[in-house]
Amino acid sequence: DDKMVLKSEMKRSSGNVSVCLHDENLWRQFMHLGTEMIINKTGRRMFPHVVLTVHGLDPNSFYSVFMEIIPADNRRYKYVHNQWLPVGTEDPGRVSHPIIHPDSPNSGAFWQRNKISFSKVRLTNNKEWNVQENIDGNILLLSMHKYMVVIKIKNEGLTSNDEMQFVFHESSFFAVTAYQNNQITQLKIQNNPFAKAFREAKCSPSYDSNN
Amino acid sequence: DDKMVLKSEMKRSSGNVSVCLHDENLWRQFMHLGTEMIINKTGRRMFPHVVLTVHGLDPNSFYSVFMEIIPADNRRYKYVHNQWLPVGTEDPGRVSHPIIHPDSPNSGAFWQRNKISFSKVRLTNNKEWNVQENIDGNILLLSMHKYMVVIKIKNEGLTSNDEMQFVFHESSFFAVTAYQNNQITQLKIQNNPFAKAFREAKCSPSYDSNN
DNA sequence: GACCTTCTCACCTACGTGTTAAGC
DNA sequence: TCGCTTAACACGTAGGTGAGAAGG
Repeated sequence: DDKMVLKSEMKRSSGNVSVCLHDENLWRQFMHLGTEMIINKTGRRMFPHVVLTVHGLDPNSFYSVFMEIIPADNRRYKYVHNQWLPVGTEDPGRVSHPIIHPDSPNSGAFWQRNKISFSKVRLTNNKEWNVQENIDGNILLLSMHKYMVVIKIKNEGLTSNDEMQFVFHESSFFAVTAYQNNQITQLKIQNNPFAKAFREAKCSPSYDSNN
Repeated sequence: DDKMVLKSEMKRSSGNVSVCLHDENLWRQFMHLGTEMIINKTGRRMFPHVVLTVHGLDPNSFYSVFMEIIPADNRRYKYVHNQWLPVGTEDPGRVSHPIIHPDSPNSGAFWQRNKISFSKVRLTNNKEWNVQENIDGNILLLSMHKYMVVIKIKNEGLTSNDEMQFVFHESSFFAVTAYQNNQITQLKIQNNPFAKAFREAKCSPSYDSNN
């Protein structure tokens, strides 16, 4: 079977093909605390962003690249006593569709020459907007459930029909409507330029200390 | 021959295929005054924008869409006494390359379903940047020369190899490094949201008059 | 009350404008 | 001087943040 799932590092490989998730250290910091991603009505971008580098494709073949947010397990979670605890099984209506990268389809040479960014994808809990989910790039998630990022690369050749799949366990996160763990909030503020507004107000322990 | 050039209205046709340039009235207003487009080192966007609607394509065939800025004539110009006057022939090094629309290639159905926008294309006089011109969407022009917009639609079918070409004479403009005709400046300010900063300061004849 | 969601807000980033003064 | 170009600038548009109050 030419469908493969490998799980070990930030760099995933399938045959000759490898996919590398950018900002590896940042992803790990978040994972270590239990990453949370905000979901809301209009859709919220992910942070850290999903940005990839690919190697090992045939430069002359054509591929489409997809991102999918899949369930990390079938549990529902609560955040109590500074911990995420599973409470029962997942809620019904948990569906996922892959998002096709807007540059698809394109040559292996193209995908390897450029960074592949899914940073504009938005996570939402709005079922209405999700009708055209895979068109406008919104992904419907359930709050208080755990997810992870999967990248799929499909060979669009007329004869071949293989699809490679790359699972990033370090990308696992809890979908939330408001941050639960304050350490996650602070890590977002420290690293996301758009959250700069809150950097000095909250995080300098002493205003006049060295740097 | 399946290569056609038709010149008459904002809506161009080639066989069954027609291309319509949006903001027709605005384009005409600018043309009437002698449109000017700023070019600079980092690249400046065009205003009005080049946005198109297409009809008459085969929904199931695949096409690539291109924009090209071609010389409107082979003269060099001066702006004197509130008029554009040709002075000698064009400077050397006047090359033009088509910009491929980033959604290319795509189905006729796709192109007809969506607006086709080239609004992010940047005009520049920087020869350094232009090395990758058709990749990053910068177009190299010579200042004080006259240009016009051409749209090309290429059928990417394996057997067919036809390319349709649509010339928009109403889009003709002078490339400049600074506006020459103050009426053009004012028309830009009045219609481009990004120039709103200058709307009240310059254009109300009397600050305390009605409205 | 406890838990989770929704909405508005101030405050940022990012970048598209013409203006203006200086450069050549 | 004159004609044209360059660079810094103020001031908009557009949109991404978490905070915090209000809602369910």
